[in-house]
Amino acid sequence: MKNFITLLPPPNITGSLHIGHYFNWALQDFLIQYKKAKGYKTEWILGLDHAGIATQYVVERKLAEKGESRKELGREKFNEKIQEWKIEAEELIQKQVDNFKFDMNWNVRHFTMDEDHQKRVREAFVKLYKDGLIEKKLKITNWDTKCKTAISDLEVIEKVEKSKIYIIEYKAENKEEESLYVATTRPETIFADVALCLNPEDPRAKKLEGKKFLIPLINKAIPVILDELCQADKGLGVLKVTPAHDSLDNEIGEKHKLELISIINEEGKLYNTIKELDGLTIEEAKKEIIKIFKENQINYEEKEWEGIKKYTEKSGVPLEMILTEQWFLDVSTMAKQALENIEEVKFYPEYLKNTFKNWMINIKPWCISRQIWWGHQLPIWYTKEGEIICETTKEEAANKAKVDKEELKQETDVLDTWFSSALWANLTEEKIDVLITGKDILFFWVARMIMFSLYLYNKNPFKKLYFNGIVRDKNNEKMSKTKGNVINPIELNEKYGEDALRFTLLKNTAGNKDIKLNEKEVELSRNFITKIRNAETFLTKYMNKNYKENENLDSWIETKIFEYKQEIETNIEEYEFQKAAELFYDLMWNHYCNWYIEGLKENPSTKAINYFYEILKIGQPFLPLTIEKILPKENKKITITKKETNFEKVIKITKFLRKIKKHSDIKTFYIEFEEKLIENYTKIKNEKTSNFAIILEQEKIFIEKEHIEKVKEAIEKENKELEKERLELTKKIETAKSVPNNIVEEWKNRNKNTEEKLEEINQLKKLIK
RNA sequence: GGGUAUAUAGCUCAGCGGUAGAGCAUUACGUUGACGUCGUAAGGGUCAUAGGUUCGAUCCCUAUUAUACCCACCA
Repeated sequence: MKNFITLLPPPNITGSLHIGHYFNWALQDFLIQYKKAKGYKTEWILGLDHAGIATQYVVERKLAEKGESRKELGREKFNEKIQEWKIEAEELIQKQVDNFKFDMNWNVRHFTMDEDHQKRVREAFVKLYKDGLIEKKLKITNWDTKCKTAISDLEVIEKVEKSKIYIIEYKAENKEEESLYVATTRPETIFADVALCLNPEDPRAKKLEGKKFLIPLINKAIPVILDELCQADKGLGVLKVTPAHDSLDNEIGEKHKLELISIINEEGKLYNTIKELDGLTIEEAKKEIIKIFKENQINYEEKEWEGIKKYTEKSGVPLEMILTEQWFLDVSTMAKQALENIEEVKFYPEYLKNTFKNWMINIKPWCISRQIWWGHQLPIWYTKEGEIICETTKEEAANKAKVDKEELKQETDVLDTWFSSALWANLTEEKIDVLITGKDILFFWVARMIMFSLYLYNKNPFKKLYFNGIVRDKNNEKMSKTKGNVINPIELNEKYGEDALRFTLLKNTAGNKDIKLNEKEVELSRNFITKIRNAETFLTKYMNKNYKENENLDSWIETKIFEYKQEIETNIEEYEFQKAAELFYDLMWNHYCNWYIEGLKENPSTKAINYFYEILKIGQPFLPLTIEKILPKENKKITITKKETNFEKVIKITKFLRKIKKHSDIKTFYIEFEEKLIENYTKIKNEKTSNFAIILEQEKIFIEKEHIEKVKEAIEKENKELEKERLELTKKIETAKSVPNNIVEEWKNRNKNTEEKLEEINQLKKLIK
C-alpha cells in the first residue's frame, strides 16, 4: 500500500484557532480523505508550536494584570506559569479541534518542546556549531524593548508614518569654517555620533574630509568621512553616523573602523548621554532634547516628515537597533544547497519558487538567540574560565571540558522559535508528499526546513509545496480583532451546518489566491447540501417503486458519472480544488438532480440509488460529514462505464420545445421518440393533433398550426445567428492565406454544420408556409 | 527603490493564439411526486489603457495605470 504523508503547520499555543487554520486544515483533510478513499495509507503529522516570544509575551501580560512580573518570579517559576498556560491553551485548542471535525487524531501530536524534539534541536545546534556555522558576536541587532530580546529581520514590520525631521547644526571645530547641517529623525541619538558622512561626489567632500565638527550640547569633535553609502540626494546629503544604533551607519562604521558608542539600553532607555536625558525612553528623550536645544540656543529646525518607521512584529513597539552579544547562524552554505535541490520540489503556485530562490540568493546571517526564558536553551556551556563548550548535554560538556558539571553554566539565551520549527519536517524519516501552508511563512518556516533538512539529514523533505491564500472578509480586508471583521469558523458551521464552510472554501480557492469570503457563498453551499439530502429523501421515500426499463437515461447518467469522475480526479491531483468542486457540484445538481431525477419521475430506475451513491463517493472528500450519513456502510458496488446513449437528443428536443412554450401557449406536441420523458421535461402533452411536422435531430415533431408562427419566431433568431456565423466563417475561409490547414479544416467543418442547420431551418420554413 | 502577482458580465472567478464561459445576482415565466425553496429561460462583456508581433491577440511582447503582497540601508 502506498503512503501519503502531509505535515500540519503547527498552530501556536498562544491562542485560539481562526478561519485561516480552518481553511488550511480543510485543504489537508480534503487530500487525506481523497487519498484514503483511493487506498493509500495516510499519515497526517500533527503538532503544536511553543511560539517563544509570542507565548512569553501573552503570559507576561497576564502576570502584569495581577501585578506580577517575570523578573520577580525568576526563570524557573516563570516557566511553570507558562506550563500552566500551555495546559489551558491546549484545552482551548482541543475544543476547537473537536468542533472542526476533521479526520485527524489530535491525541497523537508533537510539540516543539517535546523531549525528542529538544534533542533534535540540540543535536542540530551542536552540529552546526562544530561545523563553524554558529558564532557569538557583538553586533547591532534588532531589539524588542518590550520583550527585551533580539529579533530577526523577518520579525520586523514597517509602517509609513508622519513624524518630524530635525535639521541640526554641527559647528566646525575651527570656528572660521562654516557649519554643517544634518537632517535626522533621531535627534536623541546625537550622543552616539562618531562621524559625519558625505558622498565622495559631494562638491563639499574634498574640502571637508577629515575636518572635525562638534556634536551639539556636548561639543565633542567628530570627523567628516566620505562614503558612497551616503547618498547626496537624501536629506541634506550629510549623514550623522551612529554605528551602534543604525544598520546603515553600522555598515559605514565597520568600513571606516569607527568606534561604537552605545547609548540605548535593553529597555529602550538612554544612558551614557547627559544627565537630563539618561534614563528616559526614546520618545521622552526626543521631546526633551528639543527643549534642551532651545534652552542652549542650539540651531535647529523642525519639519513635517513622512517616512518608514519600524516596529516589532510581536509586541508592536518601535524597533531599536542596539549593541548586544548574539548568536548568529551563517546560512549561506545551506542556502546554496537548498538552491541546488529546489528544482525537484513542485511549488503551487509556481511563481513562488522564484521568490524562494531570490531570498536564498540574498540571504543574510540569521540571529538565532533570544533573550527570553521560554524556549530551547542553547546547548552552550561556559566554564569558570569562560571557555565555551558546545555539547548536547551538560554531562558531555563536562566530559569534554574535563571539569565537574556543577562548574558549568549554561547559556541563558534560548533559540528563535523558528530554529526548532526548521526541524519540523524531520519528525518523519520519509519524504512528505505535500506541505500545505500560508505564503506568509515561506521564509520563516518552509525555506528553513528545506535548508536544515538538506544540510543535517541530506534529504529534501518535501515533494510538493502548496501555498494557500488568506481568507479575507467580503470587502477583501484582512480579518483582525481590532477591525471586528473576524469570522469564526465554528459559528459559521453552526449557522449553516456541517461541511458548508468547508465546501465554500474549497470551491473558492481560485489558484492559491486570497479568498474573499462572503456569507452568501456559504449559504449557497448550504443549499447544495440540502439539495443532496432532498435527493436522498426522494430516492428512498418518494420515488415510484414501479420500475420500468430505462436504459437510455441510465446509460446517459452512467457516462456522465464516468467522465466527471475522471475529470474531478485529474483536477484534484493537480491541486485544482476549485475546479474539482465545481465539477462535482455540476454533476450532482445539474446532471443528476435536474435531468436524471426529473427523468425518473416518468421512468423510475432500479439503478437510480446506486448512481446516487457513486456520485456521493466522488464527492465524499468535499462533504465528508454529510455524505458519511447518507452513504450506507455497505452498498452494492456497480461498475461505471461509458455507454452508448441518445439522451443528448432528448435534451436538445426538450430545450427546443421549452423555447416554443416560452413564447406561446402550446399545449400539445407529438413525437415518437422518448415521448414520455420529453413530455415530463417540457410539461407539454404528447398527443397528435396536427399534421405539421418539423424535423429536429432527425426526429419528426408535430406541432399544432396555431403555434407554428411562434415556432417561426423561435427559430428566426437562431437563423439570424447562424447566417451571421456562416458569413463570418466563409469570409475567414476565403481570406485565409497563411492559416494552418488543420485550422481551416476545422472552420470548414463548422461551416458545414452551420449550413446543415440552416438547411433544416429552411425546410422548416417551407413547411410552415 | 527593486521584485512578484492580479486586472474578463453587477459580484466571485474560469478560459489563455483561431466561435467570450460558469456560478451567483437581475428580469420573465413556471412550480398537484423530493427541495431550510426549486425549475426553465432571457438580458448583460471594445476581456484595464496604448503600442507592437501575427493571416489572426482576451491570450505573446513592450510601456502605462490601478490593486495586493514580498524584499531593501534611507537620513
